[in-house]
Amino acid sequence: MDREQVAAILAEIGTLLELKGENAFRTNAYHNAARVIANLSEDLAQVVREGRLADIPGIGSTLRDKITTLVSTGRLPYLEELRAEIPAGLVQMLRIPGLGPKKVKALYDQLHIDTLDKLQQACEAGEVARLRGFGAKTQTKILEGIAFLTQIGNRVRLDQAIVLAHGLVEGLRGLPGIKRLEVCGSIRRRRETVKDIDLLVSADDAGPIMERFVTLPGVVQVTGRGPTKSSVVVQKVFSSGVQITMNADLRVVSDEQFPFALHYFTGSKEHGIAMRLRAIKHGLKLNEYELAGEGRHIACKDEADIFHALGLQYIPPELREDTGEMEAAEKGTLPRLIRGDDIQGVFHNHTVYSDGANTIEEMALAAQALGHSYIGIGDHSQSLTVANGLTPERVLQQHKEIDRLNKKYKDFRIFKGTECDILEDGRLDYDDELLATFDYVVASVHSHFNQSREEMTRRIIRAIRHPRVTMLGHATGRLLLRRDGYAVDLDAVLQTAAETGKLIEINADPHRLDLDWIHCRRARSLGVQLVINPDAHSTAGLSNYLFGVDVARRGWLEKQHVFNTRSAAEVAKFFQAR
DNA sequence: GCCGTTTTCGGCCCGACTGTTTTCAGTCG
Repeated sequence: MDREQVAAILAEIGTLLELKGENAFRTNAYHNAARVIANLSEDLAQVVREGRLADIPGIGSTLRDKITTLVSTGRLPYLEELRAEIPAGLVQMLRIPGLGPKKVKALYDQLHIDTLDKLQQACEAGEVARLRGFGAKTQTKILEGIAFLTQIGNRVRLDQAIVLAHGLVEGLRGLPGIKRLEVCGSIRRRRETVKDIDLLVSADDAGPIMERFVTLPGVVQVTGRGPTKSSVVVQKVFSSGVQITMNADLRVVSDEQFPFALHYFTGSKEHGIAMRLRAIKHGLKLNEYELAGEGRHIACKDEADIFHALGLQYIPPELREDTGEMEAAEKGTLPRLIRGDDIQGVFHNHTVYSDGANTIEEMALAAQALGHSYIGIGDHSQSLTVANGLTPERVLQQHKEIDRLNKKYKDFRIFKGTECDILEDGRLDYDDELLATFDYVVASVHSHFNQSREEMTRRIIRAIRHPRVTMLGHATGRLLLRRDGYAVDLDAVLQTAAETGKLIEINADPHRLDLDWIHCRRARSLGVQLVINPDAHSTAGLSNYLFGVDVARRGWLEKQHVFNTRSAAEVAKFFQAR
């Protein structure tokens, strides 16, 4: 049983215990442990083997034993007892906005409600409103919540959330009285998926800003309205026809409070808790309005001042997950994170030769417009017929065109690449002779996703070990919120990459973002070089490389950890040496 | 359930908003 599975089970235990009415600190210990395990940047099985579990902060002797049982046997009797005791429908009911463990337990204990269907019937019959602590409004909100459940409260891809957030920002910007305006929350931390939109404004008078906010275009429901905080539901239909529905919160504070509120609402929650604990150790109190102690009030003009006042380096939002950033900031050893303008060019891009929308020349010109000094073309290989993969003859034709364009554009370099399929058994889709004609080879899995973990791992490692392979494309094949990655021992893949000096791609397509940030940190610690590729299928898609930079930053990567921060000459030299 | 240069017991981050109350519990982030 791997890291994610163990984390999911610990979180499930925490939730089941909440529904039992357990002590909140005990349930929180499980949720905290789930997070710690999910964010572990080393191999869980190895930590268990070496008896180091209890060294991890948040894991004590009880959780050590339970995790050890899970990892070694794949089962946990304690969980099975809890599942037998708590109906699964109660967990579903928790997803309704406004319903927490206490209310769900009350519904179960008093009305024997243990499914969403029964809950809906009881609301419609007016039984829920008669319970102590409930009322007519709560009953109505529950019915609305059930109706909205399929659309609201689900996570949304970062690129889509950004569009909705910017719509709200544009609607507010320019209102008189707004001093500072910022998108906070997981969008600011650049998580790959986002649950809701958090906006923060500083102004002397919140009234008119709140009024505008709840009537902005796209707002379909107002779910909260107070003097400093309002909540709405926003909806947008994308040109693809996809309709996205999200919650959005706006907080309005004074300009003096803005830095504290910005830090607070950027989160993560766990990072915020760690910061408040640190403030307490300094004899201070930190909340969303101030950093203060007895008789003193520490003025901060921006977030950096807050960190410095607590003896810390400035921690960029992407690192605020309580996964070691506090300790590093105290020691002054935070990474100098890679930036978007460090990227000099990208590989793994498609053209009209396979399934792209633009020509090689159009892609090259678009890359130049982004300030890049080179581009790599990596169209699909022959067996991927659905994507118009290139036959050997068409490869040679494409190479001639690239040679011609390289003569035409003197200060820009086009590299000849391929996104070559990794076949079922780990062989490559072109013979060695043809592979030798490319400057570089991206090897990717596009078929037989259902292989066993062992087969898939063996298959990918065999491909990485092929001398002509330069980098591994989209390491797990996941599609965010749609398809899990295939089963593969990523740690073994990363170790092979480290051993053979091969590159691992951070696929910057916002549908994929694969490798994820946790494995980026793992790759970094193993000394593996990463490469950020947009997997562009059009000129517009090229700029997606910035989403990959976000992942790299969340993965603590610096410029030197990412291959395509190198110049065209350095890249050419690397390719020739392989 | 975790944790400890005050503690092996008794703490454990903090505030806004809602709905139900008549002073507050529950939920949320």
